[in-house]
Amino acid sequence: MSSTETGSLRHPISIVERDTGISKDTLRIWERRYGFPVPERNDNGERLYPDEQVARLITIRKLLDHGMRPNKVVPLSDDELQQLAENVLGGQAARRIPEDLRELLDAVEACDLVRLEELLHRQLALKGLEACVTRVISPLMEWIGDLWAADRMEIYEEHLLTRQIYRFLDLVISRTNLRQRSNPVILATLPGEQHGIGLLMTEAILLTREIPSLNLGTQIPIPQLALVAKKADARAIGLSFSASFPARKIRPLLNELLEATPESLELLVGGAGTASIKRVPSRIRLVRRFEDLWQQ
Amino acid sequence: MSSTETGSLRHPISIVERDTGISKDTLRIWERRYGFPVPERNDNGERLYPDEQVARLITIRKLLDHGMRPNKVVPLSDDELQQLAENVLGGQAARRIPEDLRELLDAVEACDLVRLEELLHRQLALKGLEACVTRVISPLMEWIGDLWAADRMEIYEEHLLTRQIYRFLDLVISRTNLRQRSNPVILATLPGEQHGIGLLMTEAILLTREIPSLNLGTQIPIPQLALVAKKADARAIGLSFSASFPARKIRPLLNELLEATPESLELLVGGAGTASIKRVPSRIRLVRRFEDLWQQ
DNA sequence: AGGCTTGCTTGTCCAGGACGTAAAATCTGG
DNA sequence: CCAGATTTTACGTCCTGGACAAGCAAGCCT
Repeated sequence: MSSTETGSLRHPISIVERDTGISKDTLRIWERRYGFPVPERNDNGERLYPDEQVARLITIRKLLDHGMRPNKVVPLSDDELQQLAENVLGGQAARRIPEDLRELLDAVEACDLVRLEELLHRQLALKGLEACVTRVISPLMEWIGDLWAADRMEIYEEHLLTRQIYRFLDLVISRTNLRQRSNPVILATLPGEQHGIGLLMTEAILLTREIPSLNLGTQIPIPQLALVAKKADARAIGLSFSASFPARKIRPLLNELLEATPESLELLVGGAGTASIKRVPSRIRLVRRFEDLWQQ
Repeated sequence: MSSTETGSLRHPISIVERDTGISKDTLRIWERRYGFPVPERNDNGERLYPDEQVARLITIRKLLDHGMRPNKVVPLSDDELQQLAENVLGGQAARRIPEDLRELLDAVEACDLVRLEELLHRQLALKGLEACVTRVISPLMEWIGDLWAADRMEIYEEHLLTRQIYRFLDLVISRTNLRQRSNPVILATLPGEQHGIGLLMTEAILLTREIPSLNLGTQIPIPQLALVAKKADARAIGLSFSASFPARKIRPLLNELLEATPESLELLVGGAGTASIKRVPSRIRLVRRFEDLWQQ
């Protein structure tokens, strides 16, 4: 990491696109407009981004996910950006957390998977499934996201923790299987959205309401979704968008889905990525909190 | 689907890229070189691909995944392509399958998740974990892939079945937890590879050998992998590539990882995507069958 | 304050040229 | 006739620089 070797420290644009989630087109146009990033070039004139610029791009990406605008962020100096990132991103993870989650958070910060599992099972026994999801798992996921945004957690730790929570929920759900399987709520994420934990939380909540659901998982093509909704005679389709999903792309995706499904079918849309959405057509219901998932 | 409405049947290039996995650059250059696809244009000169062309592109993509070359496939007439697809893709799923998997395959074809779970548990009891993975789950996954390629299964069905198998393995693994946690094999897929089932199968096999493993899941950035390998004092890193992963991208990724990790660390590389790989450097071991994962 | 218009911001798209890598085809020696 | 080395072709990715539509902010009016 602190090596001064010149060989492995520069990356072609496709790698940077992959690692930052910022498209090649966007990288090139930021360079033109804001003067950052300014990569080196190889003999063939192709861009080679140094590690530091990639790290900066990742920070920028996190700030954009928190609602900042590119022209306020991309042209900043290193110091200014660092400052801003600490204010915006560091502040989130510092907000107050109920005392009864103390132990869980410690397990999360220490990335102790075995202990995490134990504590989750205890919380389930204490609070029941609904409160366990709304008061424990949901805040926990937010907390993990904040820790990652504030650079206080490695990505792989986030993966491990998320997987453990996922496994826990999956187990609980498969244990509590409903008899009835008709008229389910179809749960899925749309193409581009990789995070399925919101679906699993929703599945759990629906279970407590004795509403059957069918969780298709992540990245389901829209025509497939329409097909399943028809075949299973779905009562609704539930979608989840995480904070890192580009907000601007949500609307067109929803429109695509509205066109592909019958008028009578309602869309339930939730997740951190939907926070900035204001008005929606009547067929779409924004689910701001899991508690709102009470009927129909 | 059979609507003659003109509104919803044409898609911009970004959607086609997403739904076919073929990049914008490639779509444009195929148009230039092979005369397909030839999308319509909107008022602004932007490409609009009709549904039929998207469907053709998906077929082409499947053929490319089976080793065909673009210039033999892209310029074909509709009839010729259809013919070829039936020969190449349909033939796969027709090959002979052991009689004791008959019931399982029926459950798969009927997409009966509950029955699938039952049968998997029975197979586990009959054959033990290792044979259950190598003789049941692994062929089953191949079978599912073939059915999908031959258009005899919808994507959502593939998702549901895979998830059920995933859940089964996850459960078995978490039940059979090893005491020892030191010097694990780190398991992960690299960025771009979304299929983690191979990792889970490997995890199960390693469990039978009493080799501890740490499954990080899918799409782990290479520096993160290097970091974990160091922190956990890994004995090796295990990677999995599915058939749909672009073969040409595997080599550079592996080189990136070789450079990021110490000389002494071996890389175990497996999965259907590695079938076409011939020679590899000595630090890399190709794992063609799970049985080969016996030591070190 | 709420709703409208106006202007700027931002990402995506286009054309068409160029090049490096990897596969296929050809050549060469046993 | 086969194995290995070499040339040729195929293929995807990258480049520049221009354009435009949709979204957002700010100011204006009621």
